[in-house]
Amino acid sequence: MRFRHFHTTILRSSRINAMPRRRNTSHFFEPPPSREPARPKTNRFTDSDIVKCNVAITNHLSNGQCAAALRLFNSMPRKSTVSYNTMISGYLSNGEFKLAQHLFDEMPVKDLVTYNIMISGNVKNRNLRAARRLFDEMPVRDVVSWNAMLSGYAQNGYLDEARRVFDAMQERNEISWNTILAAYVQNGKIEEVRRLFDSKERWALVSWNYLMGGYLKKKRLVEARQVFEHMPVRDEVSWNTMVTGYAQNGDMKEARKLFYECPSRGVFTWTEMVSGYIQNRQLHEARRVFDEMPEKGVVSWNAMIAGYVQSKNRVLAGELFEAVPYKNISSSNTMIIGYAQNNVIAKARDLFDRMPHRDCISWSAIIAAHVYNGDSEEALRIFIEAMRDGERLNRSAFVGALTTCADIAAFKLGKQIHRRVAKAGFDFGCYVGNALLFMYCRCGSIKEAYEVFERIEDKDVISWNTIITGYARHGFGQEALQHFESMKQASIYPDEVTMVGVLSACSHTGLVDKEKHYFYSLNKDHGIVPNPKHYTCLIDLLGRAGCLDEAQKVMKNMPFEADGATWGALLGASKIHGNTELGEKAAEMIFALEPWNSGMYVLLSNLYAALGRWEDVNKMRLRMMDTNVRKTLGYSWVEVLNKSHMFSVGDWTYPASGSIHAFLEELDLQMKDEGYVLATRLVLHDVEKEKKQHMLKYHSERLAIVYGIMKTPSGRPACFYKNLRVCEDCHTAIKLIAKIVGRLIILRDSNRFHHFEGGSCNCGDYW
DNA sequence: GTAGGGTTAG
Repeated sequence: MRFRHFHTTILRSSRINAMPRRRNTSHFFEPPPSREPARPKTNRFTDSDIVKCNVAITNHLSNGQCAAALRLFNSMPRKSTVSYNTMISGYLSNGEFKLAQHLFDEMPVKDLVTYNIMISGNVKNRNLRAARRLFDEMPVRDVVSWNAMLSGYAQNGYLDEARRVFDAMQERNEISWNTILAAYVQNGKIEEVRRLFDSKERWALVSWNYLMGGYLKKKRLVEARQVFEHMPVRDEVSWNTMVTGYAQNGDMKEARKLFYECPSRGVFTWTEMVSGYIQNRQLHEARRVFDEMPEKGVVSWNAMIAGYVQSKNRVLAGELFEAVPYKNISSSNTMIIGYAQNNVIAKARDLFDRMPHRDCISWSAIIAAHVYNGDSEEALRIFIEAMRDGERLNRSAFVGALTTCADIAAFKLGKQIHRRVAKAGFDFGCYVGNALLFMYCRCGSIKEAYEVFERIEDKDVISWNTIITGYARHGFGQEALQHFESMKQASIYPDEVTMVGVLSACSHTGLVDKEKHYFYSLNKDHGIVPNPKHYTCLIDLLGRAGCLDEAQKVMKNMPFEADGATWGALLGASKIHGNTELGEKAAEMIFALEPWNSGMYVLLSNLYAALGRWEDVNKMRLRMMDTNVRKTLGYSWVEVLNKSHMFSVGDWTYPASGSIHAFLEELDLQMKDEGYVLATRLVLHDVEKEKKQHMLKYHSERLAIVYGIMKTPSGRPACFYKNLRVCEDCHTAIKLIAKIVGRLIILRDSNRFHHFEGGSCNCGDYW
């Protein structure tokens, strides 16, 4: 109210314009709304009026109302440097970097604070070079400038550069010391923190908290406790950090003791106790503390809900969710994850759709929910829509989308997401990096996988495992083993998964002795007890090498029952060496153990086909039809089907008998049954099913989509595509289908399919 | 009552 009154005073007054009024020439600036009259010149716009305006501008900016702030700013007949500084700083905190930069460039007189604001703005934008340029060009620097630069280097991991800045500072205050301490703590250099700490007498409370936190980060509880005991004063952060430290390291007893000693238990500390019990899987205790809490914040509610969600207790989670007096985005997000984990995707979706506001976690949660439920198409559809609508997406959303691409081998889409990821600056960490790596490995692009691997700055055991397994899978045994050696040199300890990759690399390269050595020293060298997968690798190796007897002996002596994969290794070996008897035995075992395992039908029919036993191939086909296997994966079905009719498919050639029509009839049946068949080289699509049209957008270069196969009036088979623009890659795939069906007529610009347009393929650039 | 630099965890 006061402000409005003051505003009218400006409007009424006229004259004085000590500082030349800035004309609103830039396209960055919004024009003032027309209902406000042009501002007359004022005669009494005092310094105190400027301050009042500045305060009002600050208020607007802190409410995120940049336009209102700018209107007021432009209406000021006279502005001080502080007015500019306020505007710039407000723009920066609202993420309007360009506008801030523009105002900075236009500013008539820049002072020390102006530069400091811009330096910190650039630092927050991770533009260290620009920050440094400003720092170097500013005429005078104070301790704030130095601190801003210091924190820039420190927070972005340039520890050495940060230290150089710190050493060069003539004047240091508490913040300078704390910034450098924080840098060392965050990078786990606790010894350096200790050295710095010992170099000075008196320390601020915050610094003590840093030191303690540093020890806790390294799980050095005893030293952390010593720091805690020696602290001259403690605040809530100190207490809470120590309590959390115990809780996170599983010592709830000590956490609880300290918690009740704590002089003032704030909501934060209470919540930490709740999450502590949850992390240690003591849900009842957590609930007890939760019920005891004098006042509960929304975070406490969410923590408790998350606890029930984690323990898959959907009912209690749901009850609590309904009871929350004040829900926020995070409450709903937690529940979405809960529903997803309990396979009630519809509820998750319903909640998501009803949310008034969504944040990046909501998006990643709903994407993950669909991924988790195996609905890759929907997951990707949501991701792409969010992307197109300019939603802010976090790393998890990208990881979810990339994982889905890996699942369905959507290479091109994966590549596009990679570009987006790089643009968002997410591609260096191992979290997103591993997902990219996995996607490229799964899509068979080992070269790109390696490039991604090289770029990951903090490679963890998963990064190494993925690249090693990737190499092994694609027949680069030597490369896999080389990376295994580099991994050990990088002091990353191999785990069970690593060793599966290493063993299978040996099998695929035929390094019999090496693999035996690795297998029998698993425990001695790496402390790993061989699991069924390791045994399967060994059996696979022996089988490939032709030692079928030895392979069977190993299998007999395994400490566990053979599973489908183990028998599968034997079946594969039987196929290579043409041992039908053993192959059939293995296949029977697999059919008994895993009737859904469609790959085994392919292996066995391959075996029969290699021996020219076409009748048996056909039997396989019929057997597959009897079970519901063929519904699980079109790929295997088409493989067996092709063989049973003796066609050429892709790289494989079988004696052609010309039974194209029989093939087509079965294909028709299949399509009626399932709507569509997805195969590595072949995708058939039922036109009726509109919702499956999304597939159109996601197929990779290895897949082609055809909207159905029909018989033309002349009785010849034809493929047609509707609304589908086709690139070279897809065309190649379609030609492949032509090979299968014998003859292909593509009805393009016919009356019925007049939607077809030339141009780029739908599988290409999608956004 | 106007602008700039540093803590816990999520």
